[in-house]
Amino acid sequence: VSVLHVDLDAFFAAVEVLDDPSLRGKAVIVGGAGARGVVAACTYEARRYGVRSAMPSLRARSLCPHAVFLPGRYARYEEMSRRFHGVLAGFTPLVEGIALDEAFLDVAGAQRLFGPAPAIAGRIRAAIANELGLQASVGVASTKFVAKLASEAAKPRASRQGVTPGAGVVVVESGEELRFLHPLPVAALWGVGPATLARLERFGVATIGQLAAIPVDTLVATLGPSAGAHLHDLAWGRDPRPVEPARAVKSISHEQTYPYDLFDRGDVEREAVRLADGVASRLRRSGLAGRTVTVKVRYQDFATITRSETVTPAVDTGVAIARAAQALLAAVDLSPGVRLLGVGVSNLGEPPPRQLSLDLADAEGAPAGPWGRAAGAVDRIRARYGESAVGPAALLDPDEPGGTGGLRTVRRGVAPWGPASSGGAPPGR
DNA sequence: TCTGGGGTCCTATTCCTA
DNA sequence: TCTGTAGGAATAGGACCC
Repeated sequence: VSVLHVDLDAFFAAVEVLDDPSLRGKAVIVGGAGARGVVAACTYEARRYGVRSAMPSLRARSLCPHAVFLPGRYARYEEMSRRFHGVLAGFTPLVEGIALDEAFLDVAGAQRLFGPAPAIAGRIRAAIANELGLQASVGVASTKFVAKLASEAAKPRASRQGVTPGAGVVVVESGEELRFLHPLPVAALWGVGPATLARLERFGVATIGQLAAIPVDTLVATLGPSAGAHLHDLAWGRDPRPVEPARAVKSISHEQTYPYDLFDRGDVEREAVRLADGVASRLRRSGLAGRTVTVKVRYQDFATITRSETVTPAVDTGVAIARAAQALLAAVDLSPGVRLLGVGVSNLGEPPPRQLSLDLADAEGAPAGPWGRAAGAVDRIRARYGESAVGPAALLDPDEPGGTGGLRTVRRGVAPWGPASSGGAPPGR
C-alpha cells in the first residue's frame, strides 16, 4: 500500500479557529451569509446540529442559530493551502493536489527515506499539526479511491451527542479492500451522486457490496459504458488511475449569483464585460488563451442554459471575450430574469503569435493590436497597484463618479459562496 | 430548504467536410 | 452535380467533485 489521501479537517472553519482562538469549541460556519448563500465549511460542533457544506445558509442558520457565521477569507485559505502542499512536497514529488485542502501522494519511492506508508501518514499528520496548526486525516491504501474512502473513515464524527475524534490514519492493507469497501453505502463512491444513487436504488442497491453483485452489462445498460464499467471496477476494488502530479488546466471561468435577479439587458451586458475582464486577466497571468467562449445563464426558476462559440484566433483579452460573450447573449432570452451569469473560456492553449508591429510597445509580448497593448498595460498596472486600479470604463459605478472605488472588477474568490448580503439596490434605477 | 463558484468528465445531438 | 455516409469538431446539457 503506497497511495495516501490527505484531507484537512473542516479546512476553512479550522483556519478561522486557528486565527481566532476564542472560536475554539464553537459552532463556526463559513459561507455566504445572504439569502442566496451556501455553507462552504463548518466546524464539527456545527455538524452536530445537522449543518453540512453546500447547504443553503438560511437552512444552516435555522438548524444552528447560535453558530458564528463568517464570510470567509479566500486569500488566507490559499496561503494556508500553499503551506499544506509545501509540507506534502517535503515527502515526495508525486503529489496530486485535488483541492485547496486535499491531495493524493504516491509514496512508493519515499519509503526508503521515511519508512513504510502508514508511518509516513503519521509523520505527515504530525508535520501538518506542528507547522500549520491544523488537523489532517489520512487514508492509506493500494489505490486512490480506497485511500480516499479510508481518509474519510479516519475523520472525526459529529452526532447530536457530541463530537468523537477520528482515528487520524486508516490503513487498508492490500487484500483487505473488499472487506473494507463492501459494507459502505454506494453513495460513498466517487462518481455516485444523487442521480446515479436514485438509479441504483431502483435495483435495490444500497451498499458497495450489492453494487458488486450486479452484472457489468446491467450497469452499462443503465449508466452508460463509461460510468457503468467504472463503477463496477470500483466496487471490486479496481482503480488503475495513477497519482498524477501536474494536470493541465482545461478551462477558466467566472460566474456570479446576484442578490437580485437582473432584468435589464444593459445590466447583463455590463456584467458580461466585468466577468470577461476577470477571466482574461487570469488567462494572461497563466500565459494561456482560449478558443471557445461560453456564457451561462441561470434564470429565476434555476433553469440553466449555456451558449458557446469557438473563435479563431484564440482570445485572451477582456475586449475579445466580452465581444464574443455579448454576441452569444444577444440570442438569449433574458426576460425571465437572470439569477446567475457566467463567462468562461476553454479549448486552452498558447496565446496566438503576437502580430509583428513597427511599434516597439508590441515587442514586449503583450497581446496583439491596440486592445492587446491596452491589456498588457492593464496587467502591469494591476500587478503594481491592485486589481481594481484599472478596468473597462463600462464598469464605472455611475453612483460613484471619479473615485477608483467605483470600479467594479472581478477578483477570484471575492464572493465564492454567494452574495454576502441580500442588500444592494434591486435592478432598475 | 431552496439551492455558490470553480472546475472535470461524459453523452447526445448537430453540423461540417471528405 | 447529386446523394449518401462516416467521422470529427462543435455545441448543449447534465452529473459530479470540493
